[in-house]
Amino acid sequence: MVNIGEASRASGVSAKMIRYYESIGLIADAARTEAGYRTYQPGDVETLRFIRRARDLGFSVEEMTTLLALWRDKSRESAEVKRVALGHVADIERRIRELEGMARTLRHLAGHCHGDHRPDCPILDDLAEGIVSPAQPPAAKGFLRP
Amino acid sequence: MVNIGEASRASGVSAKMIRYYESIGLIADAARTEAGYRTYQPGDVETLRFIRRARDLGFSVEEMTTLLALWRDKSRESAEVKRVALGHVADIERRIRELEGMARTLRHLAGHCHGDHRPDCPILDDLAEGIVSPAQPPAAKGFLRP
DNA sequence: CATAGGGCTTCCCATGATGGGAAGGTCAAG
DNA sequence: CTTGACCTTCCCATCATGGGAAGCCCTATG
Repeated sequence: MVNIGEASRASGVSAKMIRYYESIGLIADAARTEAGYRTYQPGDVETLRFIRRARDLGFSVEEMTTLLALWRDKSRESAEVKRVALGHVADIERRIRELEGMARTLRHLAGHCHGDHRPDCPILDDLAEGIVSPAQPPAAKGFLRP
Repeated sequence: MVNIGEASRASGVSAKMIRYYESIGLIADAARTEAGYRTYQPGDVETLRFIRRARDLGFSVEEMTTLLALWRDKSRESAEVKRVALGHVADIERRIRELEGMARTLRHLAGHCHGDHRPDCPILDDLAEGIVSPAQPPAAKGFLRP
């Protein structure tokens, strides 16, 4: 039976976000005191901690909705949970590959830039002309400009 | 002397974004015909292509502002360009590490999930209790919940 | 010349997840 | 009874991007 501030401290989810999650229906509307204050039971705080951990693992609100439903469904199939988790992993890996392509290209360009007082700079040359040397990873450009 | 649609096609930047970049001052206000249509010179299109490439490398609008200024400044020091580029690389690498921590944890959890018709699931168990096994990469959790 | 269609204009709204802050009600301790 | 901490709702901002409406403009075709 705690207020939103206490629930926030106990779960690591900000009060702002708790209200937001309620407003979009990720969590049920909290019970209220006569004065209109939201109150949370231990089980609610547990749910918030679940959300906090899922969020830290990069799950979207939509995915968290699915995970919460599975968590509550005692007759779930673990295969479904695994599917959601691995789908998210695939998503993360795709983003990592994107970022790695960018970093690779930039490191390559920076490696050819004197980095001194002179103005000549292959980094700007590439941005301007797109004549970036193919270098080892031709995948970088292909990935970014398909 | 082309319209915004032609400039968009030639640069790979959508007309919407060209107008947006103008509105926030990333690019100068385009010249207009008597009827109010924006017109673009070859040099303007070149600038848009520069922006397109910078964007594809993950630079923010703020960073693009800096890069465009350096590009135009013929007395720039390449060291500054390199500094901006490497700063961005560091940023990308930080994001990659974050994502890798998430992926590692999730792959670990999923590896221990039967993924069949039974409801038992270490993935949900971890989200609920945070008892995730430390596994090889204890960095994953420490990274996410500092 | 009139009309159709495609292109252009501005303006408003939405995204996702989060925070900031204002105006005002509530509660507990002094 | 006052003070300060806490709560409420509501609005706005972020960042880069797209959707769409209402209305003007231009050109090709009948």
